[in-house]
Amino acid sequence: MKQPAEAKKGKAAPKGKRNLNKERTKEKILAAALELFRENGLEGTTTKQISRKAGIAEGTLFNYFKTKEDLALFFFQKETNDLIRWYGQAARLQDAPLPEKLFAIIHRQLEYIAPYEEFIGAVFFRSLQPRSKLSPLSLESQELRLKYLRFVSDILAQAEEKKEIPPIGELGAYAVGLFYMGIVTHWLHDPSEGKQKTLALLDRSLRLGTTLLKKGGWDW
Amino acid sequence: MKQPAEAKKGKAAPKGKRNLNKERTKEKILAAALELFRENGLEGTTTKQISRKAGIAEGTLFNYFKTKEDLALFFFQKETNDLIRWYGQAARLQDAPLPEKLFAIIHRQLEYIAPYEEFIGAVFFRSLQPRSKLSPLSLESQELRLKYLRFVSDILAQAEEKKEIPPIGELGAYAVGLFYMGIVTHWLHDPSEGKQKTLALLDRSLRLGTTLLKKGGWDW
DNA sequence: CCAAAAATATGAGCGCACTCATATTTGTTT
DNA sequence: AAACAAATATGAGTGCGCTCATATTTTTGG
Repeated sequence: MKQPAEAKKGKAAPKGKRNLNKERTKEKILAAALELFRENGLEGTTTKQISRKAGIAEGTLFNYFKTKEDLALFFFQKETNDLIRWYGQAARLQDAPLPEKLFAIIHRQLEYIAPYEEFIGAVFFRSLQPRSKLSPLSLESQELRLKYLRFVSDILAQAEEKKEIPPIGELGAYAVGLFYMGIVTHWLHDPSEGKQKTLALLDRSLRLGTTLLKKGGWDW
Repeated sequence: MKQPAEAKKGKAAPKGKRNLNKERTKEKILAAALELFRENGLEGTTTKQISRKAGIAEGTLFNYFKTKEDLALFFFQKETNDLIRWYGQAARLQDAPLPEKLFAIIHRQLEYIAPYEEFIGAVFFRSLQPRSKLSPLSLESQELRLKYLRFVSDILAQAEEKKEIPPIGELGAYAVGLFYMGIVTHWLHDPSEGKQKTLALLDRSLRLGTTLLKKGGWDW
């Protein structure tokens, strides 16, 4: 299983190969974990199960993810990246009014997490919460939060430019983030068919919020 | 250490005594736990330490609190009860304008949790998050949330009556709850002397929110 | 091609939260 | 006070997440 050194002084090739293998192992672990999380939730899944399903030793798992929680956090990093990429490609959204834009974004987030409802219930808040500086997760989760906030900030800034809303600065993105947390909470409890009630609430609150901001005027 | 049956057919007395002991043990555990939480945070405190400090066997602890997290949740139940009692007695607040009222309430909450900053950072979000129906904690945490929401609802209803704000219904309390979470997050990260920045943000946001609601008018 | 070195994989072992069969204490009835 | 029942306390045991000394594989340099 050794790989012959094809390139005498090659650096790119071996490195590329190694990184690829490493990436593939990480993907395998992540895939195994998410499938188990979806079936049995976070607490119902053991690291032994995950490593078994991924075909590695239990200890190896912790070479790739510092903790089981860290593994869970990865789900949200993936989700955020996918969301941003998706938005960048959704051309029709770029000119939509702000409430519609935010509705589409949050709606997509809900669809994305839908298959993992139980898992989400267990870790969503934990993944977003601030952590003590000592926690090994603080860096990753903070970066994730910042990335999301920047994404929302840009959208709000665009709306400000178009005079859809008065300038609200950084607080705006922060508020949207909080709002999203509230929506997810409602969504988790929503027993209605297809989570209709949450979608209705989402639509209504976004329109209301925008209206209030507009009526509030530009003179605070 | 037996207690003589003073009342022949008495029910109240023995029951009272028993409950008292039980209560006292529970208090002892809670006191020990909070002291250790304050010193070492949640993760840094073991159930062995807690039971040792409380003078009981380790297994006994779990007769009183289903999980270590449940023990942490108790802190917030106590905090909420204390807050409501305090507000009931703070006569001068009853006639204050809404933003001042909310400022005083949230400010008191922050003061209350201040000595436990690290502990709070670890469990605040977890304790308030919705839980799957399977979780043994779902009932307690839901009750706590409802109690807090009712408390805030009453205050908002009063402000509506006084025409300080337009009628916003149940969403209002929900929004305040979310807002509080945001403030605590900011507070946890706030390095400023005496957390001044958070207090300034608190004041500003409350005034802003009230203003927006007023300007938004009564006609949605 | 062959060491030496660096990267990665391994699983026995550790401390933890939590369980449970049993022992002890407390309460009730006669 | 004795006999029984109910409540409470106990700590050895269990399975978990995670660590770490060691083994294996891969990469590098001559």
